[in-house]
Amino acid sequence: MTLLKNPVFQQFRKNGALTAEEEKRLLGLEQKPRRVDASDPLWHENDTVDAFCILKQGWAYSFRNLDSGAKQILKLYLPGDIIGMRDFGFSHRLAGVEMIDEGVVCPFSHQQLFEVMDYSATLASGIVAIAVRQQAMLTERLVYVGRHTAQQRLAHFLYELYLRLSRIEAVKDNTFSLPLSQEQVGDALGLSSVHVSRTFSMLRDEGLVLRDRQRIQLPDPMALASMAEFSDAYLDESMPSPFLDLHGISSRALRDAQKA
Amino acid sequence: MTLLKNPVFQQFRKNGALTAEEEKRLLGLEQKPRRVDASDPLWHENDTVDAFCILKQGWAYSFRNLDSGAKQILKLYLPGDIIGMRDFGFSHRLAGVEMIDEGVVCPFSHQQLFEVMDYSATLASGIVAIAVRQQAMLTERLVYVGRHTAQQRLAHFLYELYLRLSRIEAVKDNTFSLPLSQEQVGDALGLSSVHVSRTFSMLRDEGLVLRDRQRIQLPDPMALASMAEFSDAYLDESMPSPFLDLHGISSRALRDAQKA
DNA sequence: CGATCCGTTGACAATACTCAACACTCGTGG
DNA sequence: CCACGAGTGTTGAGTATTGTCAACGGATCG
Repeated sequence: MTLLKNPVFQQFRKNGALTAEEEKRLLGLEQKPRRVDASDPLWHENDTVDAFCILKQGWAYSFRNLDSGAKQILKLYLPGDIIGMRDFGFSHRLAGVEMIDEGVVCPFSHQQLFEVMDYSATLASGIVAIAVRQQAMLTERLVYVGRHTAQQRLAHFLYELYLRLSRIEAVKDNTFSLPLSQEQVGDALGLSSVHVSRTFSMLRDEGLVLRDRQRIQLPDPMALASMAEFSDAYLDESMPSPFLDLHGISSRALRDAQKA
Repeated sequence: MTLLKNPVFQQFRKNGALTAEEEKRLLGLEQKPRRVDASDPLWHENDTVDAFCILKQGWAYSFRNLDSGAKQILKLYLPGDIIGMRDFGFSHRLAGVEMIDEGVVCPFSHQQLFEVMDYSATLASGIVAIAVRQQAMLTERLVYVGRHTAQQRLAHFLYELYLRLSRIEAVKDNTFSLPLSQEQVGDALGLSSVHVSRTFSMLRDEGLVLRDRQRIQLPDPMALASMAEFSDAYLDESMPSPFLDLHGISSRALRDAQKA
């Protein structure tokens, strides 16, 4: 899995919006693959921001620990995601990031990111679009954590994962792998692990979610989406047309050139 | 109130990172002021994304309406904020935006935004930084809506506003104006309006929050922050040093010029 | 085999919601 | 100037949802 396979850049490529050189530059961010074990931290809250990562294999999540001992999981990162863009523009990490299962990450520096974004407005807007979409998922979670029942929260969470995993071909027969413990699911949804267990049982009794260890099967995804009041607008990976042809607007380039 | 007074750009200016021309470009986004009444929508969910706004006067908020009739308020916009950056990179609005009280906004187009961001990497990073900070506040709300009691949620909400308003000189004698109804406060915090009322009473009885109509006074802001487990890292408006001297990195400009 | 982690289930407690009644403010129109 | 109504906030009573604590069973792994 590579950044080029990220649904956003897939869409760029489908529209012929990426040059060969741009694709090469993107791949240049993935030159230092590093193996990481389950539970390995990529960084801690309050660390200095110096690097970002592309997640090649495995799952990761960002989180905040609270004084009370509770934990809130913020984002789930899947293969092809960029990790750490949330901290772009801050001096220190606002959240820690840990691997869930084992995997591979490719760290790259602030400097490298600037260079890629500066090289091409298309790449810059693609990277920003990926970051914006990650934030949109988090925003959506605020909506359902704030306003939905435990059943709807869990249903929404699972259906969102189902869609994200479908897009990277990680769903077969409506079945996918969920490497999170029920306590971790609770930390993402603002529920206790006990209540997550009960809620899974309810969804099973309603025939909406079958689960065997880490295998999750959704016999009727549409029914699940409907009970969660799921609206998929926020997962739309299509970019508005002005973004798909940015080569024209380089007034900065021209101006700087005239100055030089 | 103007975009130049936004804490992020204030910090740029303090560091001499903005040229006269850059300041002029920023002000160019504020050329079409429009008066808006209380409750006026700026746009609705699912509208086509065509414009953004700078909020000159008054308060606004973005929100999502749920099928159940409930509403979740996402962001609160104060004077000097940019509205709509959340939808940057999407074709359609993910949330509606409405004015809270009457005010003045300056709409500007996608095209204008591209031009400003393309003119200068400094301006681009400043605008991105403002958007990232807005998102950080929303993320923080997920943390406390997911994991805190009603008292802590309200305390956190009020203390965050207290800090934001302090920075735009809208707090006097620990007192500020809160033009939101208790139902709206509840819609932001995932609480019913009845419970917001009770929670205000509790905070009053503990001497942490005095309220008279829309006037809010915090007799002991530190005590309030402490009970809310408030950590102000996410409100830090300082930019990491690489952002404060971006004039050096314009390889894209040079390359494009050579090509031309 | 023993230890640990994870999930399940039961009993009970706490937090927050709903419904309802009422008070207060403010603007509008008689 | 008063009456009315809409909107907002307060308080009480009862309910619902979710959390906490605890005990137990099954899986995994050394």
